[in-house]
Amino acid sequence: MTTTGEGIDQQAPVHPHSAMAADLPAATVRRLPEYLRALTALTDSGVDTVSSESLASATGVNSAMLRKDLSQLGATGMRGVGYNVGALAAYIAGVLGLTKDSRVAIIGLGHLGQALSRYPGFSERGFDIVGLFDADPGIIGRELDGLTVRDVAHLAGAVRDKGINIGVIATPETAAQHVADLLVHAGVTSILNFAPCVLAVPEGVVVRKVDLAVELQILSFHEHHKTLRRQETGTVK
Amino acid sequence: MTTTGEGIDQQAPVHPHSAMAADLPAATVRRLPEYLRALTALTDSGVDTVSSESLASATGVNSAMLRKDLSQLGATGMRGVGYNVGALAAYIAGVLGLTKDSRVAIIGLGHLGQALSRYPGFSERGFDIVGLFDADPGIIGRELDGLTVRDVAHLAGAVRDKGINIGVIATPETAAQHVADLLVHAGVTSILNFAPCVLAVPEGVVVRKVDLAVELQILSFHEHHKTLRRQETGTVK
DNA sequence: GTTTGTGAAATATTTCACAGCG
DNA sequence: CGCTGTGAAATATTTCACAAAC
Repeated sequence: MTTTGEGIDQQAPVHPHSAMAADLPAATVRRLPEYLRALTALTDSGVDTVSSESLASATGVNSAMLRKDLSQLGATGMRGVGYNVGALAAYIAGVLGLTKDSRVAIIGLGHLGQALSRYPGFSERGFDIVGLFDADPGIIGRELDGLTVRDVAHLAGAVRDKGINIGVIATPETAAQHVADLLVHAGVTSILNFAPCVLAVPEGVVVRKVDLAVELQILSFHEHHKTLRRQETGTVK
Repeated sequence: MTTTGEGIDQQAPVHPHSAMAADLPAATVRRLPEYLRALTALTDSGVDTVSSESLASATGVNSAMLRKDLSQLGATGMRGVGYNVGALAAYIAGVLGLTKDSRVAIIGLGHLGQALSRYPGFSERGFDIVGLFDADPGIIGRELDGLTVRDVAHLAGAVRDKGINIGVIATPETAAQHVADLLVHAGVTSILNFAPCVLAVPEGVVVRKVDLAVELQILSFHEHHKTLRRQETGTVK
């Protein structure tokens, strides 16, 4: 990666070469959105250059790791100076494919789905929610932020007509696999699953799962363990 | 009531030795809630023995890894047979500290906070939401599922009075650090943060962060990359 | 002087593969 | 036999530490 500086310094290429993004480590990909968020905050406060040290501490990672991540992408800084905030942000956005907005459908508009449909962070970061679907007649027809909840039977048509490329499943567990099948059949290859279950999908379809209770259970583990340690040090020795 | 402690009266020690849980790899801890969920589903469908192979495929992991995870915990199966579903579930619940319910406060009752306050998965898995707090006079006083939203000024008192040990931050980014400071000052050492920012907390306080937009951005990366690959194979060579 | 970019070392995690038990 | 438990190998990820660039 020493060749082709791809100067971020002047005019950042907004479409980095696929070869670079191709085999990015999963751990690196997970951190990119975080870097981007910190860079956006820096832009907003008028900073235009940042060192790996300070960007790293703003995102809670080691500075060497940050530099290695960026160098994997093909992004470069200036020795003795740091990275250009705006150019680096644009570069990372390009790697993440955020230069064109994604069109998102949310399926399941219970409390969680409704909250997601109004979550400002989605549109702020380039995700357009263009379809809401549910199977419950009591919810179908309801209006949420300018969108009408439609019967999930219309999902496939909407995927085609509106170019939906991400499906968010916020249904109960029992309906999740069925909805996933509908999405896959309609040609959607990216799914964000909030239902607490593992989805079976064909190869080529990417599923990411967020289980809110899992996070609490992990906290519980640490809490429990802290308690045990306190008891030990209090009584033993 | 916890969903996890079913009919495992005599077998399996429900309070595994702290020494085992002490230095559990982070990757293992992340998977335990998933194992527990799958085991609970098996219990519900009346299965009482499971092989590492089938439990692994139900949770989307390699069977050798599952066996290694369990052996790290100190949980054992029977060669040629498999694992006892109920006993294993109880054992994992013990390691995660789910044998006693945790008491949770949610701070910030916008759309997301309200959805979290009504999320059935929390109480189902042993997390009692016992306090709701906000700073907005338009929200304070509102009743949600039997709890009244109180002024965040009363947070510290409620932590003491109700034994709150987990704080969930669902405020806008701008308020998140302030709320974290309040929680820490009140003695809470476990925080789940939904605000898109890094929180500074003293050592000993565990923070887990869920950023809903980050997950979409990771999907966007894969989507973008799939597109690039299609273009390459379609045009080059 | 400062800060990047990166080999090399150190850790962590996953997978393989098979001995050994029920 | 089938399935667990686990060393050893293979990968993946993080950190160190320093030469090179500005």
